[in-house]
Amino acid sequence: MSTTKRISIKDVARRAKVSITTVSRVINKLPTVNKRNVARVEQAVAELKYRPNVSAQRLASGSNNTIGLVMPGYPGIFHSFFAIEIIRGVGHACESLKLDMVFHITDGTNPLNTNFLGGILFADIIENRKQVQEALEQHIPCLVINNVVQDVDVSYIAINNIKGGKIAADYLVGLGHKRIATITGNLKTQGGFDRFDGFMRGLDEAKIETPKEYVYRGDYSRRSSRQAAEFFFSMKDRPTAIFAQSDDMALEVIAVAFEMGLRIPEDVSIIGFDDNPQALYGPIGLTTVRQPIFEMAEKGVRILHEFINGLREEKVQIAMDPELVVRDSCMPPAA
Amino acid sequence: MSTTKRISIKDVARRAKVSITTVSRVINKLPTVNKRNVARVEQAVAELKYRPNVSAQRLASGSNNTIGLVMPGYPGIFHSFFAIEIIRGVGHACESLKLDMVFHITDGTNPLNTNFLGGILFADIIENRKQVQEALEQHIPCLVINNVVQDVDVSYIAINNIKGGKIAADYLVGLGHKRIATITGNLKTQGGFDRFDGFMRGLDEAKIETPKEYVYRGDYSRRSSRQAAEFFFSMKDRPTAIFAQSDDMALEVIAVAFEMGLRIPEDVSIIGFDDNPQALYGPIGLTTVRQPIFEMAEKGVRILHEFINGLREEKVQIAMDPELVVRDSCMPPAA
DNA sequence: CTGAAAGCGCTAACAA
DNA sequence: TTGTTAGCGCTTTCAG
Repeated sequence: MSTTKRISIKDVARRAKVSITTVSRVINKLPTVNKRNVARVEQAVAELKYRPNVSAQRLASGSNNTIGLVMPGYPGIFHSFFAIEIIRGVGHACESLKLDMVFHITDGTNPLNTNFLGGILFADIIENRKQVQEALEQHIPCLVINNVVQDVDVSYIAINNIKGGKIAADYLVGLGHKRIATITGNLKTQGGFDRFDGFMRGLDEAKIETPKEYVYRGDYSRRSSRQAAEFFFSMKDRPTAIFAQSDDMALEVIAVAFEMGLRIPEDVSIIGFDDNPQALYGPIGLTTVRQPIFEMAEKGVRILHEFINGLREEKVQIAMDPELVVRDSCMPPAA
Repeated sequence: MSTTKRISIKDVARRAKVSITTVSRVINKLPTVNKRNVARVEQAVAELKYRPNVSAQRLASGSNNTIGLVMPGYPGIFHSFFAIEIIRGVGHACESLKLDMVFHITDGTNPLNTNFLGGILFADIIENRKQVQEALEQHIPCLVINNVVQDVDVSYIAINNIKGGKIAADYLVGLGHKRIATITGNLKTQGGFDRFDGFMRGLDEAKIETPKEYVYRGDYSRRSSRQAAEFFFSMKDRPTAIFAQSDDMALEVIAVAFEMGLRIPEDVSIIGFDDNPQALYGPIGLTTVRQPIFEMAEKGVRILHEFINGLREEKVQIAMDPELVVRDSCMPPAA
């Protein structure tokens, strides 16, 4: 319903005294145009401030170099290191592949308006399996990031969070800790659940018992972490080590520890998860488990790009490994 | 270049045994269709899993209910309360107005590919004035959010940050503080600069002198705030009150204070800016200056929507007022 | 209430 | 190297 008429390819053709085809060629940088005409067209474009109508281009060419990045809209998503790294990674890859990216935050309830996209990257799927299904039914190339998908036949690239959780457990156990607590992330997310699962598996293997009170169900928020920390630190049998399933939560644990007069790592060891650079500037270097989110996102775009251009056919299933980053927030328990 | 052929309106028409016009009518919910046909078409759509091609719709109708939200891509944008509130507000308004939203993060260097948008919302403009100019030249309705724009003839809706800064200064002065320090936000942003400006104005009016060391140039990051706090707290003439120009930074100041054994507000008063709910769950209720970002974003969408639909013509210039929120982090200075 | 037909602005054969 | 022409999938007159 916008009123003003926009400049079209015809106007440019008229002004440059060439056919619209030639204008189209210049716009698409096809080599088969005489230099003089290129110059004339470019000048006309500049004078008229012409921009091609993307809808028409898409309709005519059938092709589409715009990819959608859809993210679950759970509260706090924008506070999460995860989201930022995904966006950075996707953005970076799109830039180098000359893809346009459209960002979509969803709670999974509305159908996605995605048929103007060449491909879709789902960054984690929580409540939105239906949307993936739909996209697949539309024959739009899809790739799920950060999620091992079993029930839908779609390609994915994920982090091995089970291994990540186990790394944390093994490290703490190796240091000699017996009273080990954890603050989980959102257990509805696969990452959160797997981290927890791997962690408990590690403790089990080491025959370490974990009373229920040592497991606090957080949700990645600082708030939940604070509550957990206050709870742990006021127990009679205070844990000697805590695995916070995100660095951000670990930072909050450290803050609470300071507030309550506890020393880190002397009184309690803390290990995080992410390798969030924010943790570099706290009062103490945070030992953590690094997960290659940026790399995963980048790789995801490249694979999707191959799907879109038919350079790759077969489904892809990739799991990337996290790794331990030792800094200063852990030590063996006090005798 | 995607290969598989998608279902088109023709397929639906054939299956429902009606004309494509009728299918189009059903899709667009025009009332002039016989019930039986509506049912047949809807069934065909469901069976074929048909989705209209948005590009074709746009091309044919000329209309466009997609708006772009463009945000500056400065580092840390996704850690900022500002960004989240903007997205929430815009998202909320889009939902109720049935607009699609496309999210674009930019550093201002690349021209925006925006001609498939019905209108554009610029959330703050930092390095990207050119993009606004361009959009205007394309006759795309535009609205700038969070920025008082003087040099470009465009509508805007902003927060009166000067007043906001002054509110903070006045409050601290009113409490009796003389040694008042501040940690600025990013001074390259108008908000950051104005906050600082208003604050200094408030101190000037009260004839309070502020040595250079009392002004720390931060950038909204926790890191910069930590450095500032450590600096302030180790001065011989430690300030008795600090204005941190975002709640997030204020929280970091409080964390550092605890680490260094200082009490809040007994030893030092802290006032923030934003009214970030995150600040509700710290060790102490944060006194702050609230700015109605969510409301601003929502209102912005509504105005843009009116522009797009020709319901409003004249340029708009709105400044919204911040307000003081008193909680527990400030008190008069120790005698 | 319905359908035929004319585009929307552009790309992609096909000729020239 | 260029232009002509036929659509891409849909909306929108305009008759019926």
